[in-house]
Amino acid sequence: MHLFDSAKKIKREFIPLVEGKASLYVCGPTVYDDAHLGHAKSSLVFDLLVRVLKANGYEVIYARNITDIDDKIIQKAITQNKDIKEITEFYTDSFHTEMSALGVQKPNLEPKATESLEAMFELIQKLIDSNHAYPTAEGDVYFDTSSDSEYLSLSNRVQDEGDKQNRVESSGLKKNSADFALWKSVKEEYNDLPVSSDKDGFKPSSVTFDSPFGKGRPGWHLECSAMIEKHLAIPNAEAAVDIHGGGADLLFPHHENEAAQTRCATNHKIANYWVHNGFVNIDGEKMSKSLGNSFFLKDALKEYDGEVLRFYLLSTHYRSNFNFNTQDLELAKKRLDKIYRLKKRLFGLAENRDKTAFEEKLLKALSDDLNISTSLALIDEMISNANETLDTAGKHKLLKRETISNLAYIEEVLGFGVKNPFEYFQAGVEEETKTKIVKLIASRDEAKKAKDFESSDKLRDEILAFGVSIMDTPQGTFWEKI
RNA sequence: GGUGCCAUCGCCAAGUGGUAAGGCCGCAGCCUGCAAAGCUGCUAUCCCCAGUUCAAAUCUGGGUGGCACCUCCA
Repeated sequence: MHLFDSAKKIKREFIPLVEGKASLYVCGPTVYDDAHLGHAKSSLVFDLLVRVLKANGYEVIYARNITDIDDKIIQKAITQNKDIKEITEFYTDSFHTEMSALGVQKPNLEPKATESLEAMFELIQKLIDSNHAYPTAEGDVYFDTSSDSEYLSLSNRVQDEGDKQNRVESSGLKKNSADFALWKSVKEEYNDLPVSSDKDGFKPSSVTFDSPFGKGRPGWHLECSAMIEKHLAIPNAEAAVDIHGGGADLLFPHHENEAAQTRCATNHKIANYWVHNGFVNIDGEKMSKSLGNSFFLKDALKEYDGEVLRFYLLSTHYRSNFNFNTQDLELAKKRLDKIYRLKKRLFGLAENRDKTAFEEKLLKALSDDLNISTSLALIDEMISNANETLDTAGKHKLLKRETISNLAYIEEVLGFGVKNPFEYFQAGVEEETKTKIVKLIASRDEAKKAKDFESSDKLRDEILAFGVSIMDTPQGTFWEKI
């Protein structure tokens, strides 16, 4: 398969470090707030990548971290007068619930920053020993960017001209303005925090950690490098993991700094392939709290089926920026409906697990840097062909079995069509209403048999008043929520 | 200011040198008691200008218009 490597800026063949295996590390959420559509997009993209790697026969090791040490978490704890753990556990749980609603499969590993401190200490020490990092008088430890000749090679940036001047301004704390903290001493931390009126309940001890470098907490960039070394790194390989992923905004500085840390502390680079997903905008504008247009996943899930959101967010190429709006989401739903209608036509029949020509074509498209558009076009074509044959030769057994197999493959590789088709179309309708609808349909069928079309049409109007549509088929009358 | 990305039918969106996929909407038809669903057919020369080439949406140069990142961010 081929992937676009954002470090080399070309699409290239995926060749794993270990034959038959693929390791993937993705930057997960910082658990200080509800997940928004951007988190959903990123998680979905890498969920798809994992599924496609597996479909290509790779044994996949997939890690997605939880950042549970961060300034924003501390701020939230202060403003809400809660313990750090209460905050991080709450948002970790809601993240998991929401990901599950989107059909995102669980990673093999979900390391937390708080559980990886030893690995971070080790990494910092190695960087100090090799003169790539230095402690300051204030107790912080910084990475010396000038000691890494390859610094900025990932994000392809040029060093600022003003850098030398900044050295003077920084009054000896940092050697270079680009240097970033590996360890922040506890003193600096509280200077960074806003003054809060209800600070009394805050427990400072819960956010500082003892380390060989003093009391404090690790820098954000360090967390990922350390967790990768601890959980995924393959001894004596040229890179710690095959693929490192995350949102496009993480390329700089986060991934640049991660790459520098690992490169300087170990004898390997951090990853062979860098995969970055595009941004989610809302109605053409960047989603941000200052613009007041953040779209939280939990709110979207109240209005829309998780699988519809999955289909919509995955329906354009993962590297493109995604412009979220509800009109397009409705269009995506219509496309997903087609999968479910075909599924409904074949409901209850056994599948045939021989690989079909369709499956091969679909996998080929997805293996080309996750070309979702071509994949969806193939799916639509398959659906049309199947419907046409079912219309004309309804008893074609082989075709039915092949189609069911195709649908099962779509479910496995793309996660589309995973629900019971009847439940999918009737989601959100109360049992009482369902019973009424079924009774009215039965009455209408009788009227139709008696060719009393006046009554049957009247009954149909009553049914449609529930906000549903009905369709007569050889298997009987079905209804769907509109 | 620096770095990079993008511009394809009314809307969404593939295609990176060989003569424009797919979905939605629309129109016509088949099916249907009528609908719905499904099926069939129809609908673009690719922002502008110049160049390279036998051949360009695809490459080069210029222009116009969007957007992102530049140490909070998926």
